[in-house]
Amino acid sequence: MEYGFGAIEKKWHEAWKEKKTYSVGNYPSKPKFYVLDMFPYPSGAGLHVGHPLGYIASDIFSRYKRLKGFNVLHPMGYDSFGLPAEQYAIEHGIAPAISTDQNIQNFRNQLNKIGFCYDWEREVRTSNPDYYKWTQWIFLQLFDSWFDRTTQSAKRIHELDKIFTSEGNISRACPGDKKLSFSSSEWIKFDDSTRADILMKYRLAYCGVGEVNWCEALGTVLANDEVINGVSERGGHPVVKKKLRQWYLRITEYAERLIAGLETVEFSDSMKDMQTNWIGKSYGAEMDFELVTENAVSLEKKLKVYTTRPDTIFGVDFMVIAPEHELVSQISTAAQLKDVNAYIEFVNSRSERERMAEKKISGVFSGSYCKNPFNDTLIPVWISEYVLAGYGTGAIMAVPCGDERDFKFAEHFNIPVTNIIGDYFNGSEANATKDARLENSGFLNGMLMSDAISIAINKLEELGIGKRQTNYKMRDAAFSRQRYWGEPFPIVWKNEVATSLPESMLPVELPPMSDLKPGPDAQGPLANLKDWVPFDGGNREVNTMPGYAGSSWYFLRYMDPKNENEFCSRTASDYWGQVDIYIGGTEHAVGHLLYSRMWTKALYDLGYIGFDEPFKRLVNQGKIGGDSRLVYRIRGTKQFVSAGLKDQYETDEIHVDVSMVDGLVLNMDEFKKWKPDFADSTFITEDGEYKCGSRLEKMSKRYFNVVNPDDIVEKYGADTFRMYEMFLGPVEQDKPWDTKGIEGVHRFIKKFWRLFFDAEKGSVLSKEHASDEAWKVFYKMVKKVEEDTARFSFNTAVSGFMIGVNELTDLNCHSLELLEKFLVVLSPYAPHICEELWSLTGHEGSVLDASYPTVEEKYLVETSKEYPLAINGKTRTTLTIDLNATQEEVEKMVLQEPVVIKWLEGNPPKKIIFVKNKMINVVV
RNA sequence: GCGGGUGUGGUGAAAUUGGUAGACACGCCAGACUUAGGAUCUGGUGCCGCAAGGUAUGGGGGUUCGAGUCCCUCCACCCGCACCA
Repeated sequence: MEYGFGAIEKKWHEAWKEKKTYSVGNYPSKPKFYVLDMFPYPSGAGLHVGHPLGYIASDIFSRYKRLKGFNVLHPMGYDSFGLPAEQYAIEHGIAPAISTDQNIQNFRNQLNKIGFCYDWEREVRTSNPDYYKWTQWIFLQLFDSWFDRTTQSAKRIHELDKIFTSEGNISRACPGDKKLSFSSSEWIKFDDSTRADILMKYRLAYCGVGEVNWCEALGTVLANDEVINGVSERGGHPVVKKKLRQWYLRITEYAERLIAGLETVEFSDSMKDMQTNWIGKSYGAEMDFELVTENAVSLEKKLKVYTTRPDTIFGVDFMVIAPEHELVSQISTAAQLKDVNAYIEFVNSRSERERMAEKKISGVFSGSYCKNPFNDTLIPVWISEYVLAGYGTGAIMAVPCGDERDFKFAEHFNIPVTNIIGDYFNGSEANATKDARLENSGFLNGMLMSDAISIAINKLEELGIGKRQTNYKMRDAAFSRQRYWGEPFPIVWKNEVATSLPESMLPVELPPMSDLKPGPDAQGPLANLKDWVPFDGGNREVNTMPGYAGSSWYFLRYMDPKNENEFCSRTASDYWGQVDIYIGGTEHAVGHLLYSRMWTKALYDLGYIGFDEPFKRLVNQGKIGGDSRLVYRIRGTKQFVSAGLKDQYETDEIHVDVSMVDGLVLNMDEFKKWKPDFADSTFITEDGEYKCGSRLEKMSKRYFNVVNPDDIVEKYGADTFRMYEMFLGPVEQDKPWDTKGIEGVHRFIKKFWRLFFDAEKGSVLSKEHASDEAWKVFYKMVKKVEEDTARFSFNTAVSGFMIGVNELTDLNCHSLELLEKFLVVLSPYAPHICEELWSLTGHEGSVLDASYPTVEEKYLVETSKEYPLAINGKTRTTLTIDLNATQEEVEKMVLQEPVVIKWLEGNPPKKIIFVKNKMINVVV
């Protein structure tokens, strides 16, 4: 009986489907375990061998956990809304719903060939109305909520109404408008639309005005990465900033909890750092400076700055405000006005990209001054784009001796620099130290800077001119897109007031459209639907939600995917709880992962779920790179020269499809057939072979180095493919794909098969007990494999299996008793062959329902060990010694060793170090 | 610039707590069986050396009986962020 993987795998795919082997019930008495893959966007290109890496790892882990007695949830679905489908529709006239369905079908076929244990009955698709009904519903819960800073949690908006009625917003600073302040009597007198406007400034999902990249020529809004150097990526048309009504999520209110929550989850350090940096918390002070004329006459205005270094207050040599700052027009003096206006015009002419790309020092003096409250020095106020309007107060106090940018600015405009840090400042470079003792610093003189920070803030607060302030870099990201292929908002505008639709009207289905051209005034395509937009006495919101809407909560839907009454029942989410292991790439570090964490926290605050972090542990799989093949054409000819000889000619390199190359050897006939251009190619070979050059790069169609898993599965079978992907190296690590290496894993699988069946003799299984030696080999293997699987070290587990099979083969072990246990242990890695052998050895049901063998330690007990014997730390020989041997016995044996005698050269050893179970070292 | 990570044979890699560096594979070399081999099996394979031996985990230094592993320092590459006051 030969190992015919093709038939075996097909047979089991059907059997698993038919018997619902992977169907997962919600409430058995077993402990739960939730293993989740980041669901894919179903792109038209399909899968390459890099994609399934994480899926295979999670599949192995899921199967392992199931064998260990857990009820394992391991679902898969599709993040099926998104721009590519819409773009495809515009270019090819195929509706996004249709192309998306086709792509999903293709993905599903590819995934199924690899033999994953997904419970497909729980599949979700974010573009399916049954699903996005609940995306819309959760959006409405966020719309109906505000963030109570005193309790750090989301609350219902009607509670805010109650608070305003009784005390105004005195104790509830407005996150959307810091200056907003009203009393209870004012609140009561406000008309409905004013109240609605104010509440909007508190909502967790809110509508505001934001800038988008508007491209007149394309008639559409572009994403940031579609704009390059101020022009559109496609076509190179000019792009301008345009103010548009946009929806936002108030994620900034959750900044503190998003940071704190990181302490409770197992993410990699780099992942935690990326999120922490993105949130960008900083501690400092806000302080007010009085604005004055050059003659120190008060302008009766204050300039508010934010600084993390209030200890440097005596080193302030100038102020800088952002060009967008509201004071710009008020404090520019007549003499400076012309220069200021010219500068503002210059700034406005540049896109954000240009601004960031070329960091030229630019700025203009406003003509006004600030008074240093501690020594009455006059400080000139400058305007410069190196200060950002959106961060802090949009104004800074510049301390050139301690800040590099301030120093360069001072240097550029010849502003004198005050040194407050003595020798720490060398006059040609700023020094941001906190270790210096302050000089020229009034009441702070002689203090260590790090101590002075807090003392300075206390003084500011005491004088009432400043206060302690924490800031965050993170912004509320736009939650609306001027696009078609996304979730419609369940919002109707009535008299300029956003009104939510009742739950009974959900889902707001995306109306079918054949022509996806943008609507008027930079609106999305939905604005063109004259009979859809007017609704219930108002107009529907025509924006759609962004990609991260549906992906922010999908892990909850898998728990209860068919529920028509709730997004997920509380019983289901209480049972399944957090995702125990989440596997995916790092590219979602600050997008998807932050938003899904925020949604989870909001749903928790509102009482819909019982946990406030979605993912207990996150594993980031590495990328698999492509190994490209290159041929060298002699310039101006149709002759190609083999890699080893190419230096003798002037050549151009050309990428060739890796499928035409075996190792490095090109199949010249196939190459000629590849493209008409190459039909009459000739070759300069090395010993009759044309050798290609190689290069590691991204796996991409462009380089012809894409390897399709379907082809590998076809040639070697899914079990070999799964194990080879794991064997390649640690899951977290980036690594190149090399199809050649797969042979070793394939040989292993065939060798495993031969423990059971011989091609000619048929079954070679024996009913006899396995020898102690065989059991020892087996349990040693189980121990290693289990430990490795548990710590996600799949590559070493695979090598453990190889050693096991090699050694059992050497021992000529064909004991059924032992081998059926082996099947169970191997089945997470190679489910098809194990299922087949499980059935061929007379078992009913799936090998997945067997129980994982327990290691029988009695077979592993050793009585002696082969110790490395080192002289001066260098291993010279080995010595087999009884494990109970004492130091004296060992020393005696060691001194009789010829090698030791030789090295001692007749002298006594200085020392003999014997570490039980480890090694022996003789110091001479 | 800041933060994180990685450097080990021709290649992918292993070494979980400081204890035989290179397990397990690929490739390569030699051989067996075979009409054939992209099947299977056996042996060899870090580098230098006929050997004894020497030498070797990016470079340099340190701690230790002993360092790929710990400490200091320098270098290279990869990823993320980047005027965040």
